[in-house]
Amino acid sequence: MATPQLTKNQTLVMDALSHSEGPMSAYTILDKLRDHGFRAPLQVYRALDKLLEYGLVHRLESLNAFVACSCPHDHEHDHGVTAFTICEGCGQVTEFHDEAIEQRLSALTRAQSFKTEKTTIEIRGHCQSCA
Amino acid sequence: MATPQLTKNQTLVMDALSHSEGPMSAYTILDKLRDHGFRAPLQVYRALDKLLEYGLVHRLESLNAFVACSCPHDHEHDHGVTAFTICEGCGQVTEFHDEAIEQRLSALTRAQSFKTEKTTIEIRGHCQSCA
DNA sequence: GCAATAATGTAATGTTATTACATCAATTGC
DNA sequence: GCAATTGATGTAATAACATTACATTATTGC
Repeated sequence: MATPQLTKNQTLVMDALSHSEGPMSAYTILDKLRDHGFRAPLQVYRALDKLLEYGLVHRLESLNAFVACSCPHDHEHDHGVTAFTICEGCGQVTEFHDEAIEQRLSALTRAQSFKTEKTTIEIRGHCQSCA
Repeated sequence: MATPQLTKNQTLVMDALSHSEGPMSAYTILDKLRDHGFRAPLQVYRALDKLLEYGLVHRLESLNAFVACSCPHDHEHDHGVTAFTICEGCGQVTEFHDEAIEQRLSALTRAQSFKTEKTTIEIRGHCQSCA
């Protein structure tokens, strides 16, 4: 998916997430953007939907929150499975990719003829500093 | 964790989940148990907390829903990482465990000195019948 | 029995996400 | 140009999921 030019709202949400230390909930984003004219949750959710579609943002299911993708390269191509470690102490989220896990999951789903559309891997715990 | 005798509410929630085809949200469980005297969400959430703690129930983060553990054996010991395939078509959830993935994740987290407390692996897609 | 602990009941509230509907802007086809 | 379509936006209301606070009842250990 080639990323099209972002709209005004999408840019605002993307910037908010990019400049944030950690993940943000949709409502936290909303609050950050009130000064920029945001009034309702839907403005955030609509922007997030697109950003997720473009692969610029990830949703953390276990937090009901969102983070900017940390991949440095462009988002023209799919990165396969994305996994996260999430520190309960400081909230730090680290994104990583692993070919071995990807292949193993692929083999397991193929064995049950399951057609994968989206894979969620989230590891909650404590980072080195917070252990 | 040795599973203690379940209380009345825990038993009701456990039975509701065990007899269900697929995952249920806390509020769906609440509705099912109104006839048995349940009036408020907290009654469900409290029971679920214990059942999760005992390992009798799993929470599906990407659905905000709960399923009975499908492991046949007793729950005296930890089963390590639990993963799920979740069919978007029929709602069927299949639980599985894989030593290889577990070890790979363990190696990756160890490399960043991350102390894992809970691992979520959920694969959304379509099962063979619904593909 | 009595104190301590665990479980329960109830109400209120907080948080996350969606539906419905109206308006506005950009693009396309003619 | 201009109607028609499409995509983005604005706003309100509501639905869905989860927790806090506080009172009461049941169970357990002594």
